[in-house]
Amino acid sequence: MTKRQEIILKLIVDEYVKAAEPIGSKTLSEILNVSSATIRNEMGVLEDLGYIEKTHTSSGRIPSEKGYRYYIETIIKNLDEETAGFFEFEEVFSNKDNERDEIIKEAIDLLSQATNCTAISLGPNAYHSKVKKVQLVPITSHQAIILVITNFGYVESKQITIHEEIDTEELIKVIDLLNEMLVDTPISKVSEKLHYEIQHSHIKELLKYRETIVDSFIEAFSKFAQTKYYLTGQSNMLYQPEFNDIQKLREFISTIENNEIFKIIEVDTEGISVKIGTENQVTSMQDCTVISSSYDTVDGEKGTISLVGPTRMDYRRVIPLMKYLAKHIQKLYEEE
Amino acid sequence: MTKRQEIILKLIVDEYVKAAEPIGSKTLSEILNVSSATIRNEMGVLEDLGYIEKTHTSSGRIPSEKGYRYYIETIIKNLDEETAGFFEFEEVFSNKDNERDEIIKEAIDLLSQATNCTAISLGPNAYHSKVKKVQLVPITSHQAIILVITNFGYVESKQITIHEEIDTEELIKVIDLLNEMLVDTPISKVSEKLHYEIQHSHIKELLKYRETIVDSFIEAFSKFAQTKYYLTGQSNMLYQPEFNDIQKLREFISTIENNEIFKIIEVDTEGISVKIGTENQVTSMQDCTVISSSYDTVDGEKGTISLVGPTRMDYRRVIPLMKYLAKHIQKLYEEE
DNA sequence: CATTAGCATTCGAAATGAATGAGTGCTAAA
DNA sequence: TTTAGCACTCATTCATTTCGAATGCTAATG
Repeated sequence: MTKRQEIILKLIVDEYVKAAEPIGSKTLSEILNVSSATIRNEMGVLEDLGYIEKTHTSSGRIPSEKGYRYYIETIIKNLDEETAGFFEFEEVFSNKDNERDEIIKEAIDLLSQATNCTAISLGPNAYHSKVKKVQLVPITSHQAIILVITNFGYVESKQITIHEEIDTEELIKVIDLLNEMLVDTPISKVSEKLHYEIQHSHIKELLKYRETIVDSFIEAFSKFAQTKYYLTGQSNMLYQPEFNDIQKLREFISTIENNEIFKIIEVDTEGISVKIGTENQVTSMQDCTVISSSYDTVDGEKGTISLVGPTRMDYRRVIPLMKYLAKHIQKLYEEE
Repeated sequence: MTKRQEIILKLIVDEYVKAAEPIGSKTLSEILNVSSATIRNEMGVLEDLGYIEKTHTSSGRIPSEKGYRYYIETIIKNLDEETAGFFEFEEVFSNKDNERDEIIKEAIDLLSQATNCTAISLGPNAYHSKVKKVQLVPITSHQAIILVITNFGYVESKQITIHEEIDTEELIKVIDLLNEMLVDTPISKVSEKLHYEIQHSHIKELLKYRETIVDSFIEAFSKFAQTKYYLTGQSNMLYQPEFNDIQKLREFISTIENNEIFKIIEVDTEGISVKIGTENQVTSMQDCTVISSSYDTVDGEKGTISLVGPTRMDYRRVIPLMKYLAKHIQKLYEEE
């Protein structure tokens, strides 16, 4: 590809992102001060190479997936450090009063607003956290609340109903034993350990309503494994012209409501991942680009923020922004 | 309105609900064994009375809002006890293994599926519950988790960061005092009481990091006041023909995403409430009907389930269903 | 040899118009 | 009171046309 062809490709992407309509040779000839015929010749080459395409025989050109990829990986590669102008986001991160999760939420809201895309935050699951404390709080004579708290401050609770009368004395003993047994155990090992230890200790005899309690505990623990997410800005996206097709719109909404979106998001990638169009596997999303950017949390797990939008997306602005956000969220974890 | 006019109105509603298209005189003449001209005359009267309308000069008729209201309040009034045929729902309620909230969720899912509408469950807020226990669990030397548990087993937690080193001895004292102070206090009175008692007791001197802790506690309590909701079936609704208009579809999704839907839902009404079209105030919802059905929980608060769909809705089936569901959810509370 | 002017050509979008048919209101007869 | 009959209205559909923006190609130009 010649230098000029690269410039033309860049212009086609930039203009198409702005206008959402195929770009013709006349438009570019005005910008580049060469005749439209020259542009047409160059466009012909770019099309043969597969970087741009026509929507019909006599239409202007739009970038192909390959074109977008070249644009991202070669043309705007060096502009990455353009982190200027993110001051609305700086404001969010500099507000020290808010809790970490609250800050992330605000940043994601702002992200979706600023890009007119759907934004998603996938928190790290607490799978590798360790048990800090387990507790059982009686509510009525037959009901109690199970509480599990991890070393990172996550809390899960589960209500249990016991058919016999609750014996408070006994309960205290049980909880003391459970704490002794489970504190500092990684969440992922709890179920195993719980079963093993109970078989091999005197708790077995002690514990009248063992079955119920152990099962409920395991259920409470399993809630930690469910990754928490926050999704916002569905409605922003609806106004993008690519969703004028009502069928596409419906499919998109369904995909989100059925949580199929999570099949696409790249978790655990180092840095940033950009999936353009058919590069992602869910068919209803093959006109979309999904950008995921991961950050490390203190416990070795990764969290991810993602952005879903039409392939016609302002990559030049969005990619640095996604990197910027992941970096700052990671900082939030490091500060603690 | 004569008996026959009532029959014709009923048929128009029933047929229109099925077909989603204006009903002409020919259709009805075949059902009623009178000539189409007769039907036309009767339709003329019904239109003058405001019960039905035309979409254009030579179209068939569709029910007006007034027509739907008459249909609901007079024509199908007596069919209310048609609770037969809800056996999928019976199954959900008879599963005794599930927790209450889980059952409600399943019922709501099924409701939205069975009606192709959006269904919402608005749980009772815990405003009138009482504090069962408050607790503070240290996580690191500077961080702790605040826990609040109510007499109905609701749990809220909040992470706090304290700038000084945490003094465990002191913390235990503080928590004992707070428990003494707050146990059995209704959530709604906590904030007031907390401020008052601290002013008038020796805890004031005791508590080094009073500000932080008290503020965080109040924040944790305030979370109880936020009503919990569950919303499902947005995507079901998209396939209703009234949402072929893309503009309406967008407005609908926006309204839901921005939580404006909750402006419409009738909470605290006794029994069932049906708001048809312009009877509700949010403009983007004026082609929709919102049905809300409330139930009493044990602590005197009300919960509500709601159904949002096009005004062309199978009221004959949906209204008894909504009553049935509220009744059975109420039972779940009574059993405890 | 790269560039450009010129021209026939293609195709989508919007406008036009005719045919169709479902439905209506009204009138006069049964 | 009911019904047959008829003129009329209007949405829908489809083919046809027009318009304009773009293209590819060719031949002339610097």
